[in-house]
Amino acid sequence: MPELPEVEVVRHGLAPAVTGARIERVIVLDARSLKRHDGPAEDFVERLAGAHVAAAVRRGKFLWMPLAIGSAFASSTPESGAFGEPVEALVVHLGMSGQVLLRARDAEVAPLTRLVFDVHHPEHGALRVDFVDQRIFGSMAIDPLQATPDAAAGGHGSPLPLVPGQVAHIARDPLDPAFDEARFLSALRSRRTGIKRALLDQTLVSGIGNIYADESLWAARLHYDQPTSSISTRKARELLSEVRTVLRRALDEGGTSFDAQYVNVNGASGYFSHSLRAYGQQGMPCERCGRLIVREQFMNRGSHFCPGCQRLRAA
DNA sequence: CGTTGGCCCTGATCGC
DNA sequence: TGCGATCAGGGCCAAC
Repeated sequence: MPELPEVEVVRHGLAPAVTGARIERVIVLDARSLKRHDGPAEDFVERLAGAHVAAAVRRGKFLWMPLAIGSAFASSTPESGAFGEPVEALVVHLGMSGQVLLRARDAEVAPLTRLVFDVHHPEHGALRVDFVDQRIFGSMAIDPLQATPDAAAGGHGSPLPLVPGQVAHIARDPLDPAFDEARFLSALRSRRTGIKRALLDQTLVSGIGNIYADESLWAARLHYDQPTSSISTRKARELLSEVRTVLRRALDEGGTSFDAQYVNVNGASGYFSHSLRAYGQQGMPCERCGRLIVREQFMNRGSHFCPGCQRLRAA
């Protein structure tokens, strides 16, 4: 369930703790959390040991840490110039229940922890990064970096025009300065599917999951199954604007600091439920028209909407 | 090639 | 008290 805002909170909290840090040791408690990794757990562990993290970058719901190369000198940091351009990255996807927790080195390992990273930061000292994931839909991998087709930054958190191969097919998210709005609107129109399915298609626009899809559609007064081809460009622009508003509001409410991330036991979890107007609100009156919010099964997930102001319109 | 349905995965919760 | 059923859904891939 972590979507763009939750993943960004993780990235933002993680970045100051891991940028410039050296990975001293990796412990794989459950190899199923490496299902994205092309190789055995031993390969994952050996390639990370001694590596330096150059940044924490995010595109949509994907997070990655480019690995600096050329650590010939112990005093070198990725900023010192002794490092070359990264060629691979540690890729993270939280899936449904993944959390990345920053801990003290000697802190107790929480239940459901799948991966443990001992890191050493030049300023913050010895730290531990734990990957906790109940449902194991999330996973990590070491993946080669490749150039972005548009030469813009691969994601939020680094100016480098690089993106992991696993993330290359993921569209830029609506908060990315390089998000191509005209291309999105054009692609949306040519789709032959419902609007919610399109919003959830990460190859069209990334970062939106079930919760913020429902919230954005409510804000734009659109039914989840409204055919994309029947939506005017003007209406699609309005929807995109609502998507951005919803994501930004969640970001504002979930924004956290290094210290907060450090002690926050819930890590990436924690939805900003007090601001939800559709998701999980079934049976509650719509804030706009008072009709009761309905929940329907759609795409093997719940869709929450107002039957009064989110009506399916004739194409 | 665009679209769609199915599957993965497990702890918490609920009903009998 | 115990236990089976149910639920949550992002990403990927086979199939159409």
